[in-house]
Amino acid sequence: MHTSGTRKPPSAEAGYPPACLRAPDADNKPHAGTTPCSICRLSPGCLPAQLALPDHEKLRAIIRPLPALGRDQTLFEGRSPRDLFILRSGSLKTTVHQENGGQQILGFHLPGNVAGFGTGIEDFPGGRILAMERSSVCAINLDRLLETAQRIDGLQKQLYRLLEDASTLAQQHVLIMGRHDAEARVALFLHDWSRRLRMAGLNWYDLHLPMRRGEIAGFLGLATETTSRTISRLQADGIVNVTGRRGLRILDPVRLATLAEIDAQHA
Amino acid sequence: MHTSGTRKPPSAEAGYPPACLRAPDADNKPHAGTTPCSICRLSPGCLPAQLALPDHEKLRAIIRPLPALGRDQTLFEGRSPRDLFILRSGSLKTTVHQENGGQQILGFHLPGNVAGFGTGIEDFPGGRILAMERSSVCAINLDRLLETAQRIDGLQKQLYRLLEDASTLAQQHVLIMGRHDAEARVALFLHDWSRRLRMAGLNWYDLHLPMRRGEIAGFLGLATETTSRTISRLQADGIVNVTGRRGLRILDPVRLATLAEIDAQHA
DNA sequence: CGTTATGTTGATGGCCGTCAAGAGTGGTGG
DNA sequence: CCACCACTCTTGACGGCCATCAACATAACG
Repeated sequence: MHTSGTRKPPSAEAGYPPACLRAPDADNKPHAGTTPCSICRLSPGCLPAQLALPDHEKLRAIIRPLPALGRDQTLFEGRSPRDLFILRSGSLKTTVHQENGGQQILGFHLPGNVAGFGTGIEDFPGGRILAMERSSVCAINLDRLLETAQRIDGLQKQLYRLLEDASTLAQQHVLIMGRHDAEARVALFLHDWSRRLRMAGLNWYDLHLPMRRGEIAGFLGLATETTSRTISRLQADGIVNVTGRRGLRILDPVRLATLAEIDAQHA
Repeated sequence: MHTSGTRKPPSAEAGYPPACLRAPDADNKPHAGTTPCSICRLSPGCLPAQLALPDHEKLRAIIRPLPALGRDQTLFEGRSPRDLFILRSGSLKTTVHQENGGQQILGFHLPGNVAGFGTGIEDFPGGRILAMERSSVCAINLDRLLETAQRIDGLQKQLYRLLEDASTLAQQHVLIMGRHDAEARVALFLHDWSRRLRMAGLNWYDLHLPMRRGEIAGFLGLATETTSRTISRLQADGIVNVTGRRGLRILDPVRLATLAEIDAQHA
């Protein structure tokens, strides 16, 4: 299923790696309790990055791979979990309930991302983390992780990097919502999602959108219909191509970035 | 990333690098005119919380109190600072430049807050942290802080708490911007600002708003005029009382919370 | 006291939220 | 394999809210 065979990406940037890095196929092999970090494909970008093998063992002692989650299954509910969750495959969303019925989306998570950090929000008790598709997650007890990080030098820095990434994600979210018109928000969201997929080693121009339209809308602070309409217009303009309900192909990344009002002058 | 080479005109743009480079000199002298952690008013909520006195000394070795900043003076410019900034007094704002001229506000900081964490945003090079009023800041070199936190147990946890707070702040921001109508956004902003002032030990009903209306608007994703109009309406309804240009008194916290669409059923 | 930046208020048009209905998709069971 | 159904997505119409432009008022500063 080499989807890159039919069409070449219209990229002007040669630095992008081809789609040789595919999604971790943890779907087929439930690794519950078996797969150690040392053979995890995410390892280079995850906590054990650049750790010696004996240190791998110490990590393994505190990392709990959880059973696979199905769509809309809750990973965590409440505030300030005692665990940090690292997504291994699939995708998650973090939400809070609103008084008016709806739910505000606080963020989407891709493999390699940390969830459960910075969710101690006041006045909003109904926080949740749940899977948007079949996903596998590692849970790490926070206290023990902090202790362990004190004994392993590389782990300390790597942990900091992951936490900073999580914080950056929220700030990116603010930037996206700061766009005033719906077109700029949707364009920036797609642009950012593409970038994050690329970071995770996934296909960056043939986007997999695990969330529903309504969830995108909630993320962007728009109505579902507006989101749908905007995507339709992007398609009519030849900028993207909707491929099924969960797929979207970026045809013109340059115009997409222009609509997203991105400063394009930096590599 | 030694960006300190850029020389700025001496107008009002005295940037962070020149100010920081004089810190080694201050290391020889016992923090001329500045307060060490052991007698800092913020200490209980800051890094040295619950630390023994000898550990205070270790901390003191890596904390650099910076010269006071004036209004609109830049504390840091660029991406991913090598320092973590802890605000001691005054207030800061974190912004990024937009292509279309305006600037998106990423966050406001109050005494005890950490700035400079999670600002490694892609595609937006023009990040800045600057003072909204006369402020004093402690800078801590990140690498040395992480090293030190490995040797002091309480520091590790306290550092984590501060970083999580910073991340929570961004998520609160998302929640505020997620409100659809302007009135709910302004109300939630005021409610949240009041809460944060209270956390910082400041007056929670006689609000000090160090930022301009336009900065509030940028924070909320609204136009300046809409923000002003909305505040005026809140005043006309007897919910708040504008006291001068930088002051606002909350007259009816309950109705304010109602407008903010906050779940009021939890103590 | 004059000047400038900031804040407020008014008028108007366009965008988007809302309600509504239809089209499409995916999953299930026969 | 096919039919069916529930859910999601899309498209249309309309009204209200807010961004924009503009003018004025007021605070801040020397």
